[in-house]
Amino acid sequence: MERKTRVRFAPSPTGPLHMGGVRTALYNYLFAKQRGGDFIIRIEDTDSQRFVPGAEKYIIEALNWCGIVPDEGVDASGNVVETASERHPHAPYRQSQRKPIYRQYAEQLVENGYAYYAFDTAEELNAKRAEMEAQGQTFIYGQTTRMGLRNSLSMPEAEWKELLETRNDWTVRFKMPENRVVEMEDLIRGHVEVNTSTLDDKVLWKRADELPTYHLANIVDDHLMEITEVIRGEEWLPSLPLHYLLYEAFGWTETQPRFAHLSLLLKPDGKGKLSKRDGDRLGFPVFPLQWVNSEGEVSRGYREDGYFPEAFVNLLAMLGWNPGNDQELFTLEELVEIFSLERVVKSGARFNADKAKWFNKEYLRKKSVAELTDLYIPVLESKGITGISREYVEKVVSLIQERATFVADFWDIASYLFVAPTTFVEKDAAKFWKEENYTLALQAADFILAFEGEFTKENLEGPLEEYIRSNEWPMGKVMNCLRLALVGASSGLGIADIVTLIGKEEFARRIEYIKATLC
RNA sequence: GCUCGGUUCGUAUAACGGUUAGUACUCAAGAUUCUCAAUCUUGCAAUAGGGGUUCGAUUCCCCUACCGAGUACCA
Repeated sequence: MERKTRVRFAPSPTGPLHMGGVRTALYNYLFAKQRGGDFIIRIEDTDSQRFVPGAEKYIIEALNWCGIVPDEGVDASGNVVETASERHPHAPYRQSQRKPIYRQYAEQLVENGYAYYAFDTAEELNAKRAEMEAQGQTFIYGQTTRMGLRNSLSMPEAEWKELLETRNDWTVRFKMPENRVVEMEDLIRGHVEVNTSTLDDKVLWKRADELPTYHLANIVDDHLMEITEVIRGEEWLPSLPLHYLLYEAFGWTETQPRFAHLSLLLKPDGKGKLSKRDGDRLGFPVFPLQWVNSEGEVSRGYREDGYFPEAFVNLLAMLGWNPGNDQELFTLEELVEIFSLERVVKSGARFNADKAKWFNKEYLRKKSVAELTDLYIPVLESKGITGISREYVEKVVSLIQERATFVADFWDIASYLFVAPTTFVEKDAAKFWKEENYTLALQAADFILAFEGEFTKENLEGPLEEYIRSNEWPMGKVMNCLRLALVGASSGLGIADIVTLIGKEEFARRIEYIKATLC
């Protein structure tokens, strides 16, 4: 039976989505779209303690920005669907709203002997854990200890049945089988096997809030939502045997999804996985969008830092996956075509901020002048530059496009095309603004001012250079004196380009200014 | 500690038993230009260590080291 490909991205709304999370969502999306399948978003909000307001909205907005749009889970306005409909037969997509579903499945497991009721309180278990730890050992609620704890396996039936009625803090735990080797196939890692003796009896359902834990909710929902492949982070690999066993216990092995575990994104230096702190410390975002937490603390985002979503998606795709050839630049559509889980790398990928910038630079170069101008004009306005013709800004953009990494760089690169310099870089002035140079440069300025043809680069450049050359003046020194007057530094565009853009009058003003300031 | 993953230039990765171990980013040098940037060329730089298997191992197996994850009534 060939099933339609259905994958899901199942974030927990406990904070902003990390770039590693976006990558997981992206790989899910690419996998689904390549096979003409569905990409579903499911919100795993079964932990009421850690719920963060706004996180869910953030996650959806972030994915949207990346062009990762779900087929299910979210409606056209970006809200998580709460009631089932023809288009969303599997709704609701928030686990907190699926609460009534889970209990029966937990009870079913108990009835069939795959799970049991446990009455130990969290405090009791924490105390045990601390006690064992003090002896340098680890406490496990499992096959070797369960009979010494308070549960429906160790207690007389009458007793635990009474507790079931009178108390409301019990849990349902999975009864991990003893000494069984679970054989698993991972789409990325291949064959993995684990002996169940090393595994514990995980809590599946909690009476206190009548909510399932991840493991139960995940298996039940993936089954109910007819998920065919689960592509998720490596942190879930140790739970995979439990999940296999749960499918088995429910009798769902026929339609059990295939699993793929993605390696983690590591911090650029040192040890461990990429964290928010690394971004702050090393100066790059770890979140797709800016995030402001409840304390008002701001975490920067790729969007706000000036990254194009296409560049962000591209760089994420290349972090842990490759096409097998030397191509590095891909659109989302191309990625959908060519992506494959077989080419996902097993080892963790260390994020590199330089490479990230390189991607953006490549995308900036591909943008049209018109589009970049649209983005640049607001920047200019924020600098107090208004009343400039769009045509002028477009000319500027076309001259500096390939010199920038971000649109925000445009100002630093070319502010002198909008405002005259008022200071001169000391080092550059000391190097070039010497009397034997600037007397010549001022004569060259006079030549430019006397130039009668139309002011264009083509008209001006040749004659100006010819003039300097015919006088046997040092080209570099003369030009850099002029540049100092026009830019305030000995770096920047060609003299003819600058003069053409700012015009004869402004050129004259800047020459007068530097004469008055430095001569 | 235990369990499960992982380990190729600084970083991302290619090479699915036979290559002078390739590419990109970074860095350096040169070319070019009126400067800077861009561009082009060149260069630096890697198979964690030790055992096997094999005519031959980056590639397969084992051990060690190191890294990561998990070990919650969190996901």
